[in-house]
Amino acid sequence: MLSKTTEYAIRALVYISVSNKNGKRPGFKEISEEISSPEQFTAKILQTLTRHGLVNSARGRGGGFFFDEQHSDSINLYKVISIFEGKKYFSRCGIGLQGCSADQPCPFHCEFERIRNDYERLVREETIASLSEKVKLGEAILKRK
Amino acid sequence: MLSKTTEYAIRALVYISVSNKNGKRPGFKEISEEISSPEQFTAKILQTLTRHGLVNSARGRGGGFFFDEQHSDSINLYKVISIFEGKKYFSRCGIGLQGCSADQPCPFHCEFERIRNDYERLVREETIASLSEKVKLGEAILKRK
DNA sequence: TCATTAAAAGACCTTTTTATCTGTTTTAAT
DNA sequence: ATTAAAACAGATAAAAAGGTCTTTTAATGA
Repeated sequence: MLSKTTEYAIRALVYISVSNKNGKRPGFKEISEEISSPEQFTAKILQTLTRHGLVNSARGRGGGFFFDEQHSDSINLYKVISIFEGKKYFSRCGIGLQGCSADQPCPFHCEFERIRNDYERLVREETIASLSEKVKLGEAILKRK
Repeated sequence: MLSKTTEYAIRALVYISVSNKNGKRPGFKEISEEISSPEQFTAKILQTLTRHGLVNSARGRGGGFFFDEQHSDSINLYKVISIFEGKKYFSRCGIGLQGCSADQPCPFHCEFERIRNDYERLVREETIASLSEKVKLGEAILKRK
């Protein structure tokens, strides 16, 4: 399971992407409003994302967050998750055994690895752009009304 | 991902099952030693498990933890996880949208649900007994040497 | 130029999770 | 009865996660 930080990050990026497609650059207040996340905490998460170059920001009037030239289709969820959870997230043991491996497996190793790999494959496929497309088409939402 | 509490709980139960098969009733000190978990914290987790009836304990000299008559094959990981993470663990949205459902899905809903259901199926199949069997056969370990 | 706007940065606070410590009660063997 | 082993309970401490607030910096338009 993901931390709230990562979840907010994904929803925020998707919202930015949708908003950009409508020709706008949302600020953190609008973003947090539209994805139901705490304002200041969201701002902090966005800072981290810009520092890592996943999204751009512009200061001053008319500023806000944005992707340059549909860069959002090259950002998959794997990238976002890695930033906040660390790469080890995708190699962790299912019952917390340190150094669990094919060599010295915990009794849950094989079975869990299959699921974890499925998950990794999925988050590598899904991009901010692919998710935002669904929202734009009205097939999905980012906030419960 | 599971909390450490849940991970320790699973490893502890598996160890108790293995130990029981060898005709013994381990105490919390032995258990925490054999699964590399903090002693007192493990004791507390074991208390919770006995309170929920997943395992039995005997006080006094010669006491310790045990399953009655191979009851351990009726305890699946789903039960253990539910106790510590709550049932909602298996219906949670992949990106934290409150009330995410087929009706009002987040853009990640479908894809994530598949993985989550696979995981649920797996933890319902796997039991303390099935895991401990592997350890007993030497196919798996609970502690890194 | 200057007031306004908005993000960046960092200090700070709160809650939850993880872990430890201390002590009490129960029980069984001797 | 005594003693030792072990469960059980509660308080506390440390660390991590989650969240807020204030100050600084930069861009913009009037």
